[in-house]
Amino acid sequence: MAEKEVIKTVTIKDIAERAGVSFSTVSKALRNSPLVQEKTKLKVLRIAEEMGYQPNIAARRLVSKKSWAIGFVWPSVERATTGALMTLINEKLEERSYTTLLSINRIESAIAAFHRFQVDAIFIFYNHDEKVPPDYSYNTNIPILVYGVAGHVPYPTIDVRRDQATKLAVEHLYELGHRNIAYIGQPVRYDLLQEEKIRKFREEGERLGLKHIIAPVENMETHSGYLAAKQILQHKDDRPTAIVSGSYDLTRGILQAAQELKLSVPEQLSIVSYDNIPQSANLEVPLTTVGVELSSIADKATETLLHLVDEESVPDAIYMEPELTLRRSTAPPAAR
Amino acid sequence: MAEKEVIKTVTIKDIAERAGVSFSTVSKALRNSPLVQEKTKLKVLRIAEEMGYQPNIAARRLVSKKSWAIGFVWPSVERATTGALMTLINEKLEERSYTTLLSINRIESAIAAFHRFQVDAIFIFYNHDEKVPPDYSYNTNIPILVYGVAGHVPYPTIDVRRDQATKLAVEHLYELGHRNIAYIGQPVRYDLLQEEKIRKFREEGERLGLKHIIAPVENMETHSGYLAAKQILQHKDDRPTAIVSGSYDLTRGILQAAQELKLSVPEQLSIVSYDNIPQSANLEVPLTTVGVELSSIADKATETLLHLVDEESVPDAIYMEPELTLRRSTAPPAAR
DNA sequence: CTGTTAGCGCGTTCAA
DNA sequence: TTGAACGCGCTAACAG
Repeated sequence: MAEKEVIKTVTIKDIAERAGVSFSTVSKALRNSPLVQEKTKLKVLRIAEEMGYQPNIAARRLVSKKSWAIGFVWPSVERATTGALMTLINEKLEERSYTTLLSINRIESAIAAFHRFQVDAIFIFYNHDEKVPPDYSYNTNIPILVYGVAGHVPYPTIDVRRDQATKLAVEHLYELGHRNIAYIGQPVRYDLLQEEKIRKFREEGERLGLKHIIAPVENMETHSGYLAAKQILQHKDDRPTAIVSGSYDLTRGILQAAQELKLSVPEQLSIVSYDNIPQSANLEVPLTTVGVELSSIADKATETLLHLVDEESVPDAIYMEPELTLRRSTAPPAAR
Repeated sequence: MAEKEVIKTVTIKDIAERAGVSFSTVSKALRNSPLVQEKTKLKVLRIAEEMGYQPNIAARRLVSKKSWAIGFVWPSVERATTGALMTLINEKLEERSYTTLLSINRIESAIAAFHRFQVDAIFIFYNHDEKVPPDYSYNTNIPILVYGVAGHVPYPTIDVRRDQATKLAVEHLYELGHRNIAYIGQPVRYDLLQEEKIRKFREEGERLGLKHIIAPVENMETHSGYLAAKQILQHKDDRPTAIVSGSYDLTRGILQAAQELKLSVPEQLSIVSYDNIPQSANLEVPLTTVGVELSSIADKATETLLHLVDEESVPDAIYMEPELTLRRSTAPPAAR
């Protein structure tokens, strides 16, 4: 009989028997209820420890109606910024002893899965490739929080004042003395997030009487930023002295282009990048950015999610105010 | 009646009431038991659909000791290939009525979370950035299947004969007449998967007496492939006539570089790409690839996972044999 | 074929 | 302060 001993999962009943109390007393002791004597509590805890007790989450969830899990719908896995944000929120939720579950499926089916797991709340990184009727509501009663697209979905949202960010960027460059600037971003109609930034760029450019051109990109990948920058910066004569970049990923491409064209940043080319993510500070040329610090977004998102879990009311739309972070990628334009 | 109502979570009891049957009949019907009349089954299914029913996994797990859920540890979220593979496996498991859960956490903590959710099995996309002692074993009794790194972990693995793939690629190019070829990939020591491919490239190059150079990349992103290709292809004189690319992502970058240098593929440059994913066929120039068709890997992985769930024994290491898929990105070298 | 009954492990009444 | 009883939503026996 060299048979491996089958380790039976230990339940509160086993502990109760061993401790000589009823299992409901054990339950209370483990949850640190004030309704048990300190002495018994300690005894129970010690025995539970000894026996290697692990609570059965399924059972706990079944009766308490709480899973201590939060689901994330994250279809656009490729963007550096959402990845970093996701990671931060995940950490913060872990501190509050929540588990994070992820789905890369279409929103609909992701929600169905989370529904089966009875998660306590759902956070959606809105996917702009997925065309959903603006007022579409999903078939679940689990509270939902959406990132971006404030005002376009029937759920609470958390969002950044993107137009304000663009304004900060342009003003900063204007004050440095730049009069010929470019915007590299994605002017695709259905991507509301990008469009807002560009609209403001145009407005500000006109208000301040600047030469302002917009370089479209096909998508938000690094290489697209590279191509757009390459094109803009090629003509030596009338080259913009500064670029506002629509995202961190694009900026990496722009830097690549600058390097290849032997344009030094910031001496010959200033860059203000959207998205204030930690990586921004670690590039060879630390980036001057406009945006909301990612960790404050994460804080706000976490807090709001927990409010939703507790069925407290939250605002329909939470707007975060962006700020300008000066680093080393901007300077006055070189004298001609 | 296209309207779906969502007030509270709907349970089998709700369905039972609405359908005028007992809740155990509903349970059977939903699980497609032969013990219910076809007619009632259909009726129940229809009503469940209408009411937006989702089974409560916690309850199911509590009684049946099975959660019908499988956890995926997927720390390297950014690669196109793993993403596509993930999606395929997910679909196949859904067909078998399993739900998949995803975690992007570090392997350790992902496993802890899955443990608490009592998933039936865990699939790990091994993360090569995460240094783990080769024989490290995780603290769980849930069965684990690992993708890649066969022979390096104390769990069953599923893997591709990567060296064989490289060999196929080189031989194919040799037969077409190429005598000067390059490899673009990631020769980073700790990434066993990449190293294997490169070692074989060197071997084969020598065996066949070819001029063979290796262009290192910093990471597996598209842009890195672009940079490496750009560098290799710049010198007009001694330019390689063919490139073996270490991954689909890199290949996209290589194609961008070729386009920019006005090198037509395959007339002036042949490319064999690792990773046979569906997208390979859809590029402007459909790619000749070496590798195992993703859907067979997915099939094998799914099947093996289900074996593990059923406590059937599985081999320590499953190797998949790669094959050459001829498309349009390779041709004989242009006459000089 | 269908309904009834009995738990799964746990938290929460309500009595004692 | 403790314990007995109930039920969460579901599956699996067992009766009808």
